[in-house]
Order: sequence, then C-alpha cells, then structure tokens
Amino acid sequence: MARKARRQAAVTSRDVAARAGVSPMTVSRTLRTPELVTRGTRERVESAARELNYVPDLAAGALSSQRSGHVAVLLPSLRHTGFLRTVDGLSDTLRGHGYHILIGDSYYSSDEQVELLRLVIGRRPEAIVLVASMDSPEARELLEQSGIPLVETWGRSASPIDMAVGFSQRMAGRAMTESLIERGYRHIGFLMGPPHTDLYAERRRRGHLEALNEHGLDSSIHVTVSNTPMEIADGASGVLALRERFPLADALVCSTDMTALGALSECQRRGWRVPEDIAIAGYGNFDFAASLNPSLTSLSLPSYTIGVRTAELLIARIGANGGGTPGTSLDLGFQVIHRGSTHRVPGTAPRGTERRSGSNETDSPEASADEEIEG
Amino acid sequence: MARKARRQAAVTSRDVAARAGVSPMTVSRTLRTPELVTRGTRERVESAARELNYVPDLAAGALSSQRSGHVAVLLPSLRHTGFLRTVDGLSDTLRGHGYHILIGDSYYSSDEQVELLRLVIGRRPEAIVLVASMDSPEARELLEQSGIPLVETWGRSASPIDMAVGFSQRMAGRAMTESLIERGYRHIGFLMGPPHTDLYAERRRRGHLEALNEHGLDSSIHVTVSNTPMEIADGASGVLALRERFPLADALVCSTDMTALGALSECQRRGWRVPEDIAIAGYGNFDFAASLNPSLTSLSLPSYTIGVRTAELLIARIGANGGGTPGTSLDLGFQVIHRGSTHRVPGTAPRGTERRSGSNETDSPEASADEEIEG
DNA sequence: CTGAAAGCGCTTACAG
DNA sequence: CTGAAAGCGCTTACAG
Repeated sequence: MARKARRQAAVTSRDVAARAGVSPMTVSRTLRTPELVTRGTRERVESAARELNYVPDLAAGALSSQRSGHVAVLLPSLRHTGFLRTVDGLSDTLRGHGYHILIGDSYYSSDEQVELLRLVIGRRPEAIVLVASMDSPEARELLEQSGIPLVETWGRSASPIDMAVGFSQRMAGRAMTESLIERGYRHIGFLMGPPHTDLYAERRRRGHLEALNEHGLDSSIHVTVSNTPMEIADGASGVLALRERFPLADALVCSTDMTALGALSECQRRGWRVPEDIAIAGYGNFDFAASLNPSLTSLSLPSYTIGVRTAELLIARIGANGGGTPGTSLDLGFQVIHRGSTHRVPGTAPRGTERRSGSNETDSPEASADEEIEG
Repeated sequence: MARKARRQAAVTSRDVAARAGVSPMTVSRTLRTPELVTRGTRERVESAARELNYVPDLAAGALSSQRSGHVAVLLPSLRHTGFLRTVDGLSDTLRGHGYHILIGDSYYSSDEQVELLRLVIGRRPEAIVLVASMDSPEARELLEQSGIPLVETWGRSASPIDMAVGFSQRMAGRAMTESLIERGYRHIGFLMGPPHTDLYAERRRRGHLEALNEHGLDSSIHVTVSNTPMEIADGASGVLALRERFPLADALVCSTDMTALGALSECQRRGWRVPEDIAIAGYGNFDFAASLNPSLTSLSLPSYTIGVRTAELLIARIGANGGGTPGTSLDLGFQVIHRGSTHRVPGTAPRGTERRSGSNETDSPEASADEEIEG
C-alpha cells in the first residue's frame, strides 16, 4: 500500500462488453445511440458499465471519430476578472451544444505563445478562442496553417485572422474622457503602467488624447507608474505624483479600477476630497466599484457577452449552418458609468455622449438610482 | 471562402516522413529523442516538420504511449482568487517537470461534480488535484475506482481519499478571534452567508465560537446575509444589521475580505469610526486589503504554496521515487495579519497566539512596518 | 541508426 | 439489431 501504487489499467469498452456478453462496438453504440439497441442489450450494457465504473477514453474516441468535442480558450492570465467572465459566457453557451472548453493560460512572451499554441493545437480543438490576440508572427502563422476556426476576442486587432468579437479600446478611452469634459473637468490626467506592458491601456490613452485635443484641452497630464504586482499601491503613488507634478489637475483617469482604488484610498489618507479636489475614474467596473465610498466611476465592459456571442459564432461555424463566416467582426460596445467619484456638478441631468458605432450590449444594465450610464 | 470552410485535415507524422524521405517512426524518434538519430536525418526531419507546421496529435500519442502527460486540476469556480493562486503554484512547479495542467471548473452541485469528473477522467490524467474536495459520494467512488493519484487541497476533509494539502479552517477562525480577544475586544460578531453554501466559512465560525467559549465571552453575535452575487453589498447590510441588533458589538469578523470591504465602506458612509466604534476583520488577505483606509486586518492563506507542495507530492508519486505515499497530509498553516481596522490599542506589542500545529509557510511573509503578523 | 509490425481504445461504415 | 474489419495517429518493443 505504501509502495508505489502500480498504475492500475483503466476499464475499457472491452471489459464492459465481456461482462455484458456483447461486442465492444455494441457498448459504444449503447452509450452513444441507445435508441438503436434492444432494450435488453441496453440494460445489460448499462449495468455492466455502471458496475465497472466505466469512463470511456476520450482521446481514443476523438482519434477514431476525428472529433475532439472541445473548444480551446487561450488567455494571457487567469488574474483578469473580465477575461474570466468571457470564459464563463463561452462555457455556459457552449455546454448546451455538447462542447466543453479547455483553458490554456499564461502567455506573455512570444515564446510562450507558440509553446502554448502547440500544446493546444496538439489536442485538435474544433475551434480556438483567443482572449486578447497573440502578437507573435510565429503564433499567427501556426494558427492560420492549422485551419482551425478561430475567434479573437477583446482586442480588435487591425487584421483579424478569422473572426473577431470585442469592442474598441480607443473609443472607450475617448468616451470616458469626453464625458468628464462634459461634466466640466478641464485638466484631466491619465494613469497607467509602461505602455508596452498593457497595449489596451495604451489604446485607451490614445482615445483620451483625441478627446482632449478636440476640445483644445491640456494633454500633457500623464503619469506612468512602475508596474503590475502592486497594482493598487501604484494607484496611490500615482495620485501623489499627479498632485505634485500637475497641481492644476482636477481629474484622473486610471487604467484599471484597481489603481483607481489605490488612488481613492490615498486621497482619503491625505484628506483630499473626491471628487471636489480631484475626481477619479477607473476602468472595468469591478465588483467593488459601486460599493466604495465615494462610489467609483468606471467603464463597464461586455465581458460575459463577448463569450456568449463568440460561442454563437462558433456553433454556427462548426455546425456548418452557414453562419459564422470568416471575416465576421462584432463590436459589442461598452458603457461609461458615472458615480460619486466624478460627481462634480450634482443635479446635472445625464446627457448622451457620442455613442459607439456598434452594438451596445453590456453586462450590467441595472444601474442604481445614483448612477448615470452612457453607452 | 465565405462558404463552409471544409475542415482541412491536419498534417501527420506520415506527411512529414514522406517529405523527409524517412519512415513515420523516425519522425517520432527525431522529435522525442533526437540524440538517437543521425545528424543528417535529424536535419531533414526537422526542416520538413517546420515547413509543414507539423504539430503532433497529443491524443494519438497519449493513446499509444499510455501517458497523457497532464495533471487535471478541478475547482468549484474560477472566481476565487486564492484558488487561482493555487493553480499558479501547481502550474509553475509542474511545468518544469514536463507536465502541463488541464483545468476543470464550476462544480457546485453533486451532479456537476460527477459530470465534470467523467470528462476529466476520460482524458486519463496522470494525477488529479481537487481544489476544495468533492462531497458527492458518487464522485468519491469514481475517484477511488479510477486509481489515479489524487491530492485534495484547501479543505482538509476528515478522510482524504489519497493525499491532502491544506490548512485547518477551524483553526484559522479560532486564531483570528483569539487575537481579537487579546487586543481587548469582547463582543465579537461573525458575518457569513448561509452555512450550507460555504462549508469553509462554517468551519471557521466553529473555531470562532470555540475561542469565545473558552474565554467565556458572548457567542450569540451572529449575522447571516443572503448570498453571493452581491457579496460586497452583503457586507454593508451585514454591518448595519449588526449595529442594529447587537449595539454592544465592538468587532466584526467577516467571512471574506469582500464583505469586509462592504462593511468598511458602509461604516464610512454612516460616519462610524473603524476601529474605534467597530473593528472589522476579513479573510483571504486580498490584494486590496493593505491599501484600504483604514487598512484591513485579514487572514493570509498559503494559496500559492498549496499548489507548489501539491505538485511536489505528485511528482514524487508519479515519478515513483517512493515519495508522495498515499495518506500523506500536509498542513501549511496561515497567518493573522493585523492592520488598521482592528488597531484598538495602539502601541501594543505583537504577542504570540496559539500557533497552528503544522507548518506555517505562507505566501506573504513581507509585512510592512504597521502590520503585525501572527502565525 | 532505421524500419516493419503490432497495438493503444475507441468509432465508422459495411455486412449479415 | 448486432458484429467483424479497418483505421484514427501515434509509440513501443523488436529486428536488421
């Protein structure tokens, strides 16, 4: 018992067949298409399978049927709440159609992208979903060559390999800053990590600058902080740097709700009033945003919906109903949600800002009384 | 092009062999044990493989070698940060030994447990890691019958099926409350969801009650809130209910940092001082705990280490070095981290509380100046 | 150092 | 309604 437990061989369809007194293929048939088998046979096979705790070898099944029955989902990190919600949406929708998903995570460098991709393609998924595209040329070539249906989500790359579902980061950055301008803010800063580590944040910042430039406002208020591990603390040091270097700043857009939280806490510690002394906005509309004090203005993303729509596209494609044609690209929009942390002009009625061109489905349509939503 | 893209057949070792002018098995050999092949052959095979973008079919390989090369990790939900850190620890450690992991998620009901398990066992993993045990008897039987090496983590069940790595929830609950008692709190409440939805919280509450009883303190201060989706808001309503029903309460232990955050924000809104009017403690030592204002006292868990130690156990077992014997059970302990939200008696030197019997490794040993750590 | 044979555990036509 | 044959794409001994 304490010795090396010699790997006990798994029960096979042959074992079940022997016990039920039939051939292995009748076992397969009973389990897959019970309606094609006599009742007596079915019962014998089923009870034999149950007694032996038979679990069919999926690899063998996939090999002979040439259908793996799964969709691979690749994401750079499991740490990102929004990405996980997309996985939920995918999984929930795909499950109902008999597919299950296999998750491949943590690709940051190009090498890791290729390595992960080989592992994933080696399992012959019926489709691949990329959460945040892969930028390595080798990875892209591998994907194209594989001929596996593919959806790139979140990042709407300039040239999607196959299909794409997401929203525009640039428009998101622009919408947030425009709505701050509408509320009367004039010296709006942007806080983010090093541009190359977060391409999405960099795109948002570009939208932010567009908005400022169009209104002829100061676009030099920018704070870059070191990076990730201590994201929240970065928000604290970020707002300190802002107040020191740009005393005129009246608002700060943070690249995530995490850094916004850090900034908010630091303001409280210092006795700076939010939003009176400085307004603060985040991104991602994390769970805690509405519960903070003051509640945090943020950008709500269609995370879950991205998963659902992606799944629908894939089902159409794999099922070959003619849908999900290559080249399809969906823009699901986003929503700016104004809360206490940017409430400069109390009593001001919500006004529409320039809307995203695409759809505007989002995940959190239920806004409480003191929230203003802009799509 | 816009029509159904007929599934293009994948490149096989045969295709590569043909191109390189060798047999398929020489292709296999070149890729797996290049040192057993002449240099010329190797080069021809390698370039043929590269040119064709050959990615070996892992299912076929696993079938014939009877080694799948992967470890399955099952977790109830991807939402739980601590669980994900365990996955990281596992993945980081296993990777170096040539194994990769396959994640199976979202089991809540017994039915889902069995369903997921069949999917997982059907892939013939070389080991299974359960993050939070499965309580369904069918699931347990399936696991036992499969003969696959197994580690149950986090929840140290009374009778582990094979191996176990985790810590005692009961001792954790006890340690937190004892250290509050030492700090002078006398009317300590406990806030959690319905007991059956979070077994771990219920175990912690038991430890909490033990501590109170041993000190002859009031153990009736208890608040149960509805549940999950709105975890943070539950903290807000929870602290309101506490103040209303138990005006004497001077401290509140929340079952997660999320509800503690909600409670903290609500106190701010109401103008109740923390910790002077009411002390608040959480659980899990989430990223934001140290950054809140006041900073949040919490319990730090060995999440990442659980993954690492589990991986080590498995490698020993699978590799058959004689380690990782069945019955092995590791207790990795935890740490109470006191911060501002429970700082009743400033200047009091940290005092040792009853320590966990087992090891006391944790993930966040670096305490800043104003934190007091108790193991 | 390289290859022909056999087989891993299933499923897919095809007979009966 | 059920089964014998062949094969999915690899790898494992075993010859040469």
